[in-house]
Amino acid sequence: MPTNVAAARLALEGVKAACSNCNLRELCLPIGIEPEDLRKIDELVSTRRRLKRGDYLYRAGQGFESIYAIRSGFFKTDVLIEDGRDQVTGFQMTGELLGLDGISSEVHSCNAIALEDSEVCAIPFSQLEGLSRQIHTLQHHFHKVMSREIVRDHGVMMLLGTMRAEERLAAFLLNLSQRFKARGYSPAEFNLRMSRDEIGSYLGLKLETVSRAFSRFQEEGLLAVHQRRVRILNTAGLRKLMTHHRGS
Amino acid sequence: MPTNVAAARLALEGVKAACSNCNLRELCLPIGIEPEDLRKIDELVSTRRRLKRGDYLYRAGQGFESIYAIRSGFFKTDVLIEDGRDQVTGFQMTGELLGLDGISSEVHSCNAIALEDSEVCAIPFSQLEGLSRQIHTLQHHFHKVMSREIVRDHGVMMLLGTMRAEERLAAFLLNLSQRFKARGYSPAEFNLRMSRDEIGSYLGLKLETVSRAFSRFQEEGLLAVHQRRVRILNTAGLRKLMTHHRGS
DNA sequence: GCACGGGGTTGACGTGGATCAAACGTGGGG
DNA sequence: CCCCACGTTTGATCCACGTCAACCCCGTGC
Repeated sequence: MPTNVAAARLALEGVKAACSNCNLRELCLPIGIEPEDLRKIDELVSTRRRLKRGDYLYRAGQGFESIYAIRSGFFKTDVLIEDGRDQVTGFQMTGELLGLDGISSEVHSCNAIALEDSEVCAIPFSQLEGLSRQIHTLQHHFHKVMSREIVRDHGVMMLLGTMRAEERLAAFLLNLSQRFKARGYSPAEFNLRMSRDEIGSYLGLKLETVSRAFSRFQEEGLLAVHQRRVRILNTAGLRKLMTHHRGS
Repeated sequence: MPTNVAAARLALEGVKAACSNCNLRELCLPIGIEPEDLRKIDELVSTRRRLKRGDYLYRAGQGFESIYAIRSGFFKTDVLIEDGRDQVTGFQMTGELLGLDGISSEVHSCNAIALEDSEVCAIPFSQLEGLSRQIHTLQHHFHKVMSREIVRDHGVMMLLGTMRAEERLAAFLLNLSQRFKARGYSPAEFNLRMSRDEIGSYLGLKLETVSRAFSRFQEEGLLAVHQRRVRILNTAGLRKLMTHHRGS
């Protein structure tokens, strides 16, 4: 892209986000919205925010007033308890929403941290509620998004409660793969934005165990790993690992 | 209660649920609702359903059209995967909502099973969406309830991902205790509606491990257990167990 | 070039909880 | 009343993963 065009776009950012010509529309907005309604939504999503790798989008304990749609980049959310233990509760990528945890008590209950340079659209929540009273499809879409988060969490609970280490990692990689695919990237080759330690925290494992599982998958020809670069060689094999392993 | 009165009430049930004089109002509805709005809500929650112990309220795969408010009784929700493994994702008691998982895909993603004879109010979801477009406080309350479910799930993920067996059981018992207390029952003495096996499934443990943890708590004077009857003797001790145990 | 540091890998060993197995209430039915 | 079935307790053993520690790889700065 020529630099003058990039500069022109940069000047606009922070002023106008323009859902109407955002290429993520299908991911974070309902399809089939009337042009007129889309204009209203444009007004709703008025501010963007850029974050560098390592920046906090919000912290546990901070007051809640907006949810965020990820325009580009990669995030993790984590919760921590007094004694220092923490748990990564999710990884979020382009087109996904962050901040839903804050609605219940007007205060964020987890930290959201950028794992690479990222850009988000801030959506003031009270305005979202207002608009979703007018636009049925927006309301319903939002309810679906919240519900999907609940279902996703149940999947993670299943993973943490019943799966063994290699199954967990396989499930994790297949999930990532499928999400990359949905965004038009290769489902077979991608690089991880998170460390072994962060994967371990998410999966309820220690980083050494994660590392060993990676090595084992590589030995068995299921995938090729080099640092954070992953190339899936045998999707079916990974999938079989997930279900076929134990009787109990 | 005289039997003729009971019979009269029975006749009404299934026809009219009447939130306006339901003693759970503060739990499942926002406070401070206008009388006029309350009347509309009464119309919304028009059908009740009685379930016996062991009955399914809904099953994974069934079409979704209502959420349910528990009027009395006790439920569990669980998900299961092909190979036979399953995981209890939650226990729900009076005043709590069931069915939020179904919104995302119009199909229930888990089973909801009564652990004792129970009674629920069915709330047709499309009507709830319609009414929450009219009543701001109802809309906001509903969003809070969904968000609270997400936060709760994150807590369970934390539990499954980082806690050891005794911490998990302590956290579980303290959570139950606090919920009984919120409903006006004794926080110190109650009986469990679920088996050791179901507790284990929820906590990611085997029933033997749950049983041993109970025995250990009893040895240490933290509680008295007899079958499903639990009496908490040392709340502070249980709470300390939860955080103070490990460094990692 | 070399030293440094942080993430990642690998090995040896320890342990918490799973597994297997047996015995023990307790409550319901004949 | 006894018997049976099922949930629970308890013990003995096993094993997957955690822990501890050494080493490696690769990028960065001097």
